[in-house]
Amino acid sequence: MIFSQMCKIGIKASIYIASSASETALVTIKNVASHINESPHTIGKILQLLSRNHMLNSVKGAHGGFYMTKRQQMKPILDIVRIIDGDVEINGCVLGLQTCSATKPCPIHFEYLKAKKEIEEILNKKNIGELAELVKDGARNLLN
Amino acid sequence: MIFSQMCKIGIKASIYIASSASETALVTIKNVASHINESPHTIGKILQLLSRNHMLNSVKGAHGGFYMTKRQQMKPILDIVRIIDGDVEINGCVLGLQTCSATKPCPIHFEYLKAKKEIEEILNKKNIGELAELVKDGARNLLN
DNA sequence: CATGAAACATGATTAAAGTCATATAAGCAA
DNA sequence: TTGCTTATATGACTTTAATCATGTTTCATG
Repeated sequence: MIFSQMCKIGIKASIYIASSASETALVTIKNVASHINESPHTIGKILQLLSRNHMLNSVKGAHGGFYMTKRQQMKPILDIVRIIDGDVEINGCVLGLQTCSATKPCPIHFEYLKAKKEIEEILNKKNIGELAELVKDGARNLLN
Repeated sequence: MIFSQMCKIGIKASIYIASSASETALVTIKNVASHINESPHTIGKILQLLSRNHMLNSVKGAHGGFYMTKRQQMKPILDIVRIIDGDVEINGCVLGLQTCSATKPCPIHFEYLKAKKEIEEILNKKNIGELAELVKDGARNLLN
């Protein structure tokens, strides 16, 4: 519901990186993989995408890896969703109508709009660093 | 977002049937197809599924077709979603964790729970007949 | 400067969702 | 009863998303 598989992995990976890495202590793909229990290949592809979109930083070569700056950690979850699932997924009509709008609404246009705003607000309010802190404290869990 | 393609078509088809058919004036698959602009094949398969789950009724043979009783029209949209997309889709963890729960929550468990309740309430409050009325009045639109 | 560890890039494979096609069964009407 | 219309059932096909595999580039280290 809501997020694609890739997006779920992207969110989990980002939170883990925010919780465990810094500019002076990078984490590798393998490290991420073992901590969120997903395939390294898939994680690699997603982190690449997030890196290209400046959601996080990568360092190549020996002792390379990933990290997020404080500034990046202050970005909301919604940014990850936008990068991986795209804006259409978020702003499109819930019934898939091309022409759905306030003036030509689908049957659940207004009802859904309300719910969507709620979701967006939540995804926009919670930033990655915050959630990472909760994981560090053991108050939240990333592993199955 | 939220609904699968099949589910979107199921919702649109149900609303159309509720708006245009009755026990004495059935509508055919072709009729539904032209009014919601989707493939008859796909619609057939979905209506079959909804019929098996008593969401609506089918009549075979010449002059056959589909209709919904008043009682069926009073069912909420959420029932259609449950039948087509399944309960897991609705109640599963938003990050896909098997063990996610209040005592072992994922990073956005509580935030998402709030949003999900909002959505469920909306999908549960609006029944199909109501929405069909709006379509009949021209206040809502099913076609692209 | 050579080696190994790591991300990067591209493409292949697999799996799942969605769509389409064909054949069957049911029932109305002439 | 016969033929036509319509839903039903099953399976094939297509498309898209997800996962996996291979090779390349980068760079710290000895």
